[in-house]
Amino acid sequence: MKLNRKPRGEVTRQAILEAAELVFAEVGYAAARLEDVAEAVGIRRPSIVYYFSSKQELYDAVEADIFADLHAFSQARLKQADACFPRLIALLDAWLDFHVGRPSAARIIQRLVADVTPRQGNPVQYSNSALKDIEAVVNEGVAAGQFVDISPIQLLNSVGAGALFYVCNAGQVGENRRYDPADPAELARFRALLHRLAAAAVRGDRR
Amino acid sequence: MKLNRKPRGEVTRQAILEAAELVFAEVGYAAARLEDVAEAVGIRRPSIVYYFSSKQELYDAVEADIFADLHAFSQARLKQADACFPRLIALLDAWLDFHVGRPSAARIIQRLVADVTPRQGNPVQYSNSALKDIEAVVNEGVAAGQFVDISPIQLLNSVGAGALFYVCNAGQVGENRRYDPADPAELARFRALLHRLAAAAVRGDRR
DNA sequence: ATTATCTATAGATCTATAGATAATGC
DNA sequence: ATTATCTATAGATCTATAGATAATGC
Repeated sequence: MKLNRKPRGEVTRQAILEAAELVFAEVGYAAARLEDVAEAVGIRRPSIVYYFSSKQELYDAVEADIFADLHAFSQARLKQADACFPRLIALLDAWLDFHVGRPSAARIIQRLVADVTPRQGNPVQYSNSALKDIEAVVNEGVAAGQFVDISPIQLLNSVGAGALFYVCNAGQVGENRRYDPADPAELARFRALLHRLAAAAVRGDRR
Repeated sequence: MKLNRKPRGEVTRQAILEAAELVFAEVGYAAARLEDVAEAVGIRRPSIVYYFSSKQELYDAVEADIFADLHAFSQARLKQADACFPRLIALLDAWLDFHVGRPSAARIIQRLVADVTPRQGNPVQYSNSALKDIEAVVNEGVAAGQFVDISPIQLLNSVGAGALFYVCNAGQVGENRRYDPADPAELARFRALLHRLAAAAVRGDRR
C-alpha cells in the first residue's frame, strides 16, 4: 500500500504555514506576497503550490489552524475550572494568553472582524468553535442563575474584544504610548482589568 | 486674484472621498480598486487623480477625514458633561454612536489596529486626536481622585474596543447570530453594558 | 518510482501617466 | 482661460501553470 503520506515534506508544509501566518498577519491577505512566504521558508515561490494549490487555500489553512489551536487551548484551560464565573475567567484568560503568545493570530482575527464578507458565505467556517466556546460558558452561567441575562455575542464584542486590541494595538498608539503586551506587569494589569469587566458584565450593576 | 479654490469640483472631490471610504472599508487598502471608487462616483478612474494624486493620498484623506469627524463629534458630546464619570460615558457614547452611524469608519479603524506598521513611521498621524480625547478624560478623572489609577490606553483597549467590535462584528458571527447594530433595542443593551464596564474599569472592584 | 523543488513564462490586474477634449465662468 | 474629465497606454506586480530536474527510499 502507498498510504504513508507523512514524509519529509511535512516539515516544509509546516514551515510554509508558519511563514504564511506571519506574512498574512503583517499586511493582510491582498497585500501578502507568496514570494515573501517562500523566501522566509527558504524555497522558491512555485514550490508552495506543491502543498497549497492557491493563495486562498494557503490562507484558509492558516485561519483553520489558528482557530483549531485557539479552541484546543481554550478547552484545556476550561477543564481546570468548575464554577460558572471561574470558567468565564478561564476562557477570557485563555484568549488573552493565546493572543499574547501568538500576536500574528490576533492580527489575523482582527482583520477578519473588519472584513465585510469573510469566508464567502460562511463567515464562521473556522471561527465557529470560538463562538461556541463563549456561548457555552455564558449560557451555562445564565441558565444556572449565576449570570445576569446577557448575550454571549455582546460579551464577546465588549470584554472579549479586549484581548485582541491589547495585543494588536501595542505598537499602534504612538512612540510615547507604546507598550510590550508580553511584559508581565503590563499583562497582569490588563488581565486584572478584564476580570473586573467580566464580573461587571455578568453580575450586573451592584453598586 | 485667482484664489477662489472652491468651485464645482468640490462636489466631485467629496463624492470621491465618500465612495473611497466605503471601498477601503469593505476590502481594505490593498484590495481596493480605484476603478470601483470611480464607478461609484460616476466618473472614469483617471479623473480621480485630478483630486488625489495617488491611491495612498486618497486613502490618507479618507483616514484624516474620519478622525477629524470623530474628534469633532466627541468634543461636541463632551461639552454636555461636566463631572468626570459622565464625561467618560459621554466620550464612549460618542464613539459608539459615531461608529454605528458610520460603519465604514469603524471598519477602517479596525483594520488600522490590525496593521503592523501603519502610517509608515507615525502610526498616530491622524488617530492621535482620538487618543488624546480619551487620555484627557481618563487622566482628569484620575487626577480628581474619582477614578482608580488606570492607564487610558488600557481603558481604550478594553472598553473602548467594544464600539468597534459591536459594529464590525454584526454580520461576522454567522447566520443565526447576526444582528443589526443600529437596532434601537440591541444598541441600548450594548450601551448599557459598556456603561457598566466603564464604571467597573474606573471605579475599581467594589463588590 | 515517488516525492519534492526548480526555472521560465503566460496571463491577469491595477496604478500611474501622457495628452486630448469638453465644460464653465469671466 | 481655467477647470474638469476623458481615452489610451505604459509599467509594475503577482499568481498560476507547464514542464524539467533533483533528491529520496525501496
